[in-house]
Amino acid sequence: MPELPEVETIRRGLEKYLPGRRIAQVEVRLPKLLRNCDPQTLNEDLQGKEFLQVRRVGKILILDCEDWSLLVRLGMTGQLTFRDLHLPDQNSFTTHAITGLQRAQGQFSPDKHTHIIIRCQDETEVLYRDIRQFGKWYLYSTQDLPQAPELQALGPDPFQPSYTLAYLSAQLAKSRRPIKVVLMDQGVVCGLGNIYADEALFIAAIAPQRAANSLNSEEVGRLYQAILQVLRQGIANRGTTFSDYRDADGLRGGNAHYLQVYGRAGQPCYRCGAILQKMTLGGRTTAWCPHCQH
DNA sequence: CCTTATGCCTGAATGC
DNA sequence: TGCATTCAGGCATAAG
Repeated sequence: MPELPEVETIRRGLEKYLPGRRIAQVEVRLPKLLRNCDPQTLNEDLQGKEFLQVRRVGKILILDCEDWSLLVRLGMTGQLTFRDLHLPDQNSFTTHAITGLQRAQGQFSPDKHTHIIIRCQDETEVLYRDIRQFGKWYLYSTQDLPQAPELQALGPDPFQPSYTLAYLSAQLAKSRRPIKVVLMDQGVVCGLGNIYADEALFIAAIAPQRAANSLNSEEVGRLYQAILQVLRQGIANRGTTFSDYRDADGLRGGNAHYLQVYGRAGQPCYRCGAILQKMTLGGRTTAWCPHCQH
């Protein structure tokens, strides 16, 4: 489940490779992933265009090209990897053991889950692989991009100046919803998903079911900082891989080892030893420590 | 305003 | 290397 740290790690990887490369062809094998255009239009509009830069807002990736931008939501299992066809194909052996090992080490080859291929003119390509097909792609002209509904709907990204303590405090004061649910609302703050919301609440020592407007200013202050802390740590560790997440080079992230509560219900709290509990909030499994979080 | 349910999907894990 | 069920969840949408 790529959240902000995972998407940022992919962004940094693609930023190494894409700027300056020119698109030769875009092959879309699963047209339903394109939410505002069809495969033919996409290919015609992007053919011959150069990649300019790769940006990120919350969990959304933006591939800026000449005249156009591709807006990509990775959903649950989306993977964007870069591949240089001049290098030996590390997946040329196809036994399961070898495939699994080499996937863990690097490049993908297209398989039945590879739904979009952006081929560049210099024999390199970007592969989009998405097992559960929850991802969504949008094409916008450079002019229309800032008004894209997918961007307009987002609250501040925690690494943008508009994410301030005053803003978060005001947003939380407006809602009686559980704080965990509010943190995952992309219209309040964008980039947090199930993993980092649980982690931030643990760091801030706040119980996830608390009404957002019940937090006092001290708690909001802790939460404001905890959000930045868990996201920075996630980025520093190149994202959290449980199963599907990979970076632009096909590599796993290293942050799973550092998680305090996510996925640990039933196990002892690292801080106090109490058994971590599980509950459902906003339809999502939530893990928390009833002794440390109040 | 709010919450809950549903659909979209596949693969891993579980139960028999 | 069986077969059916459950679970995982980001997000849009509908219903209560």
